Amino acid sequence: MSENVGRWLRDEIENSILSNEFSPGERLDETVLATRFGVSRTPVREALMQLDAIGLIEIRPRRGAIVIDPGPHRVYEMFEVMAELEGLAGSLAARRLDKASREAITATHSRCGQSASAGDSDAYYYDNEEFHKAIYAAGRSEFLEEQCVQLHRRLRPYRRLQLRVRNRLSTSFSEHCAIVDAIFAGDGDEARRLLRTHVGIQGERFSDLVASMAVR
Amino acid sequence: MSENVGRWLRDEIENSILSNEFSPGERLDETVLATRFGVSRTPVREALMQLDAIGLIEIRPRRGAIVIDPGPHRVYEMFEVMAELEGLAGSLAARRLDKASREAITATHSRCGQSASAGDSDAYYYDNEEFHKAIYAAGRSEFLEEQCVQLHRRLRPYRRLQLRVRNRLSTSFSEHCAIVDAIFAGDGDEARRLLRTHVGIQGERFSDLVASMAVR
DNA sequence: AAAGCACTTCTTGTATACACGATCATTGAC
DNA sequence: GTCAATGATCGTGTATACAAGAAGTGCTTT
Repeated sequence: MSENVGRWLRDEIENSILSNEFSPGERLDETVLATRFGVSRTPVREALMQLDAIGLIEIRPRRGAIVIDPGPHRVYEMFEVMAELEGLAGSLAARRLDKASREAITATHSRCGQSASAGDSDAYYYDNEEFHKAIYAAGRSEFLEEQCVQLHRRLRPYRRLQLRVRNRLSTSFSEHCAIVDAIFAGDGDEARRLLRTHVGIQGERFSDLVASMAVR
Repeated sequence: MSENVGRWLRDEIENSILSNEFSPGERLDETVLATRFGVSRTPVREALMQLDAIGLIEIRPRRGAIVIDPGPHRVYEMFEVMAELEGLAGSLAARRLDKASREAITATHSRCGQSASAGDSDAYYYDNEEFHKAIYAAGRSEFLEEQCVQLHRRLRPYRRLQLRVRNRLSTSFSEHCAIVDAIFAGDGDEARRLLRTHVGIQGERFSDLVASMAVR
């Protein structure tokens, strides 16, 4: 529970939102949350204000907080920005790669390979996250890394949906291979290009996304 | 003062930080702020929590809030990300340009030209902001636009310092011209490339930045 | 005289109380 | 029977009170 109830609550509620325990559009009642977590309304309010500032919920004056529903189009836009940032991280990684980062990328990449060949989509989902984080870190830009991690977290639920699509697992992994090659070869432009297409949502993948979002 | 004291305070304090009224490293006393703005500590705390979530200040448990000092290196990283996002916005603008956006870009661009030829650095500073915002809007990606506007705001103080550098005004405007040409020609790749170099900080501009930051 | 310990004071963290606004239901009128 | 208006109830917004921890200061001891 750390030292700070407000901070703790923020993470707790954020996770509940990102894991879809609180659905988009759902109203978050301060009193209910307070009793549920066994604290008073004050830290709950502070947590909600922070989530509002981040953009996860919206607090309408005198009308309470609701979980923001991005909608397919906005999620697409978020992936578009994510692709751009990951591209930058990849190009930086290719230029600045050092021994430790290289090993981290290799390790997470091979774990992805194992999960992919095992067809374990849940394991791959986790390993994939670590792989991308390793690339952010290799870029050696703290600010970029933070932005990437934050956006990555917000897109987590949709990424998960995407992995369910047929053949996505092996396709994703072979793209990873090419990305690793480009980074290790020091080819920043190529790494950028590959990551952009890997992360971005083009063509039929957009309709896949819409379809999977409509199911919920 | 709007409807919401907390929201209002957040903007107020944020502006005070961005306009350097509160210096980096300075401690923000809740009670002092409360009496200064004539409210109780509660909305002040809520405003501070939000600023902490955005990353403008840091709240250390039981030790109060301090204004974050990014430091030259981190500011450089922020400009790097900004360049990337603006590049994306430019490429989208080139593809999706419509009549209204075209007129907005033309109008803000010509205003920049007037300020530049008049040598009015303060006016140019403002017009430049409007010009860039017109490009964000022309990209037709709400999420990207929000991200750009937010980062733009955080970088505002440093951008202002940069404009003071000799000849930067005319250089900046001629870069604008090329950017506008590329966007109007529908050349997304060129617009992206030009905006990246326009916004990013390369070579001696980095030492200019460090020097101007050291003065404060 | 300097260093360490204890005490006091100040500030933050959480809870609770109170007021205002919004929503919903009920009743009355058309 | 339906629509509108008014009142009641519930929930948010702000203030204040109280507790706990950190920092600074003063005293004592070596």
